[in-house]
Amino acid sequence: MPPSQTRDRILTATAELFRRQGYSGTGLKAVVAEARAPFGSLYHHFPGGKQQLAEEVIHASGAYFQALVCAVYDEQATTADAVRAVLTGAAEPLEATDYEAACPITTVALEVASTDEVLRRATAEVFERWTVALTERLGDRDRALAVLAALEGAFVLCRARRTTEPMLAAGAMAVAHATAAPPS
Amino acid sequence: MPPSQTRDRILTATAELFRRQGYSGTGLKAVVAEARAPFGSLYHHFPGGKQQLAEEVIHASGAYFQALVCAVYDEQATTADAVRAVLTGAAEPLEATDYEAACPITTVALEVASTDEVLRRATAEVFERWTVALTERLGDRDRALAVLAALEGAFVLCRARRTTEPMLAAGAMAVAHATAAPPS
DNA sequence: GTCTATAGAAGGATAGAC
DNA sequence: GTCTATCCTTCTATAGAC
Repeated sequence: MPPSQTRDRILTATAELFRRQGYSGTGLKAVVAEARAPFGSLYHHFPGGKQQLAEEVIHASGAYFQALVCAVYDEQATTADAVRAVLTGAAEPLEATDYEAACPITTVALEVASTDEVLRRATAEVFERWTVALTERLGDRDRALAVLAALEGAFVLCRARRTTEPMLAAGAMAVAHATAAPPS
Repeated sequence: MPPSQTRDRILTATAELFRRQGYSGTGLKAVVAEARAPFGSLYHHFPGGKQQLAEEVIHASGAYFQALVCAVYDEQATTADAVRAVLTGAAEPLEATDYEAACPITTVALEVASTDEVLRRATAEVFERWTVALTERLGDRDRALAVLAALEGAFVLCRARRTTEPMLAAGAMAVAHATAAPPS
């Protein structure tokens, strides 16, 4: 079937709203308003309702940000420069967009972790794929998890505090950890 | 005024529900049901409604977890043991409680960061106090921010993935970073 | 397939009896 | 101060006209 423009607009609008308001805070009426789509189209394209819509947004956003981060990473020559580019490089767009330019998955992940098993699995799969991609580059799964945790946690602190300070501090730590001598 | 038992039960119940369902996902009817309080009591004790209730929960939970973490930290002899005890020590209760034993602030912080300035400030103040307490102990603000980011981010990954693996990996990184040679 | 209208439940908040 | 009843809005979801 041909890709529906309406369908894509709904997905994009949902990702945008999830990012700012989270899953529970985003109503389907707000979604269709933002997407400039009639309400019926939502259930035509997503018969599974809000859950199906969220599941697709999680996977699509996960793939999008993975590609973005990998592109930034892979254009650097050294591991230190690459990790620094990803973490420190995230600070600038964050500040420029009033601290909204975070990926929508973290907020949703926390909201659904104990309340919706289908969506919890979707967020877990995205995090796993990110971890695998980072592990390939850093050569060690534990380091990949630690760097990813630093990145996610820094996003939380930056958004709440409205400073890039935590991201820069986390970036320094991540660079040091990613380039330290391999674990015995 | 004497501390009201009803008021305290409402605060406790709200913190519990925020932790599992977040701010938007928690209705006031669910709060009074969980607290076994009549609906009117909520607006008697919290005339500011849901926002005031959330603000008090954020500050109370922030103080509670700060005291908890400081107690765990301060009973260790070395910085390495202390940071390890805080991070790695968080893994056990997490697993034992089906990954619900996280503090309720992170989820709420992300939900309100772009939607409610009053609550955003409340979460920012809590994070700042944690940062100050950690800075006193680690002797460096940037390290404190980095360790805190690692802790918060690991909570996200653990809750979504239902493993303690990210917390253990983040703990190792945090210990190494907290005990490394001081920055030039 | 597009779009409107609405059902039925749950949301936050208030009034007022006791 | 305690508790019930209710208001109005918003939520997800569906029915059905076109």
